Amino acid sequence: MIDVKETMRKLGELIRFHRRKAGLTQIQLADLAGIGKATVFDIEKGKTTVQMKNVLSVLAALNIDIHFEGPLMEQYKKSSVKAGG
Amino acid sequence: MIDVKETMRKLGELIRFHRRKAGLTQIQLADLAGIGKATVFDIEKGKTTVQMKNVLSVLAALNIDIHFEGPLMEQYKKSSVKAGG
DNA sequence: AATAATATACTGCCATAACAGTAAATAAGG
DNA sequence: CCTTATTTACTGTTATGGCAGTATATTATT
Repeated sequence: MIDVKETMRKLGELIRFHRRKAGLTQIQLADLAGIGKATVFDIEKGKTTVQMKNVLSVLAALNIDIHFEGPLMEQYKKSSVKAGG
Repeated sequence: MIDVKETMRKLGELIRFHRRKAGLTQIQLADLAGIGKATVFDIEKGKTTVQMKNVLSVLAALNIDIHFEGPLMEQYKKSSVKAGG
């Protein structure tokens, strides 16, 4: 079960870890992702009110994939294929 | 590799699918998640500028889990355990 | 210790996300 | 078709996220 604050805290940790392993400063990552350095800092700090596009841009820059696991995924995948998604 | 717009479009689809299967209207889901109905609509529509907390609240309400897959996950998990997280 | 590099914190300004309320459009059911 | 429910769209207001710039704190290097 998702806890908003805990999820964002852990995501911040994960991003920081990957950024450092990639040898990037916050500013370099911000430039790579096309966002401001303060926003990178906020994300790493676990701020919950950051925008999806900024988080996803950072994840893309670090080659981190995101995915979702719902109780109806099998059913969804089938219907999604049928609908052409 | 993450594409921001495409990721949000698909997430919107996934959420809408789960909401309908759960027999909820957008208003009911909004109330459950503790956010406004317009925001639920925006999320389902794939808007990229919605806030993380709003998306996560909706996912929580629908019992959908989120997780991340980075190139350094194994290494990260070990260091994360060591650090106690 | 001194220097440099990086991270953290703070400040104003601006753009806009979130919201409630409402209205129009679409879908569902009788 | 008509009625009802739901979704989509729009409006005005308020709150705040994102940003550049800057300052301070922390960390690393010599």
